[in-house]
Amino acid sequence: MKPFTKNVIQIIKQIPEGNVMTYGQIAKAAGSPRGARQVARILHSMSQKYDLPWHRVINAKGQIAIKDDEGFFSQKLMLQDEGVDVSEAGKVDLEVYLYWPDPLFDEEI
DNA sequence: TTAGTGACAGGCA
DNA sequence: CTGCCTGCCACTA
Repeated sequence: MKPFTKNVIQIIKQIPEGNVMTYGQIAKAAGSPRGARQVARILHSMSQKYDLPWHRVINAKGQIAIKDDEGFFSQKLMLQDEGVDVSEAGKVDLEVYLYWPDPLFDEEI
């Protein structure tokens, strides 16, 4: 397994309940700043085998980026079940629920 | 090998 | 805030 894939899996498993992360964030943290799409691919293919909280991963616009209606609804439902406020269109307030693993970010605000 | 595709991101209208 | 366009990179036909 590639180190990037391994890192992505590790990072996603660290997202606390009630929080979310964006694909770009994860890609950057995993060592590939331009690999957002690969993160999405990994989620799609590995989530079922590695028991990953894939529903806590959304796009940079704060919206559920799933095209399949069934998957879209599932993600929305699971997030709401964790206490995350999700709008009708599947939009999440990143200012409130975004999980930032780097502590330096807080000091720069 | 080239072309098309996608659970993305960032810039711009 | 939303929609469209371009850049990205791995995978598939």
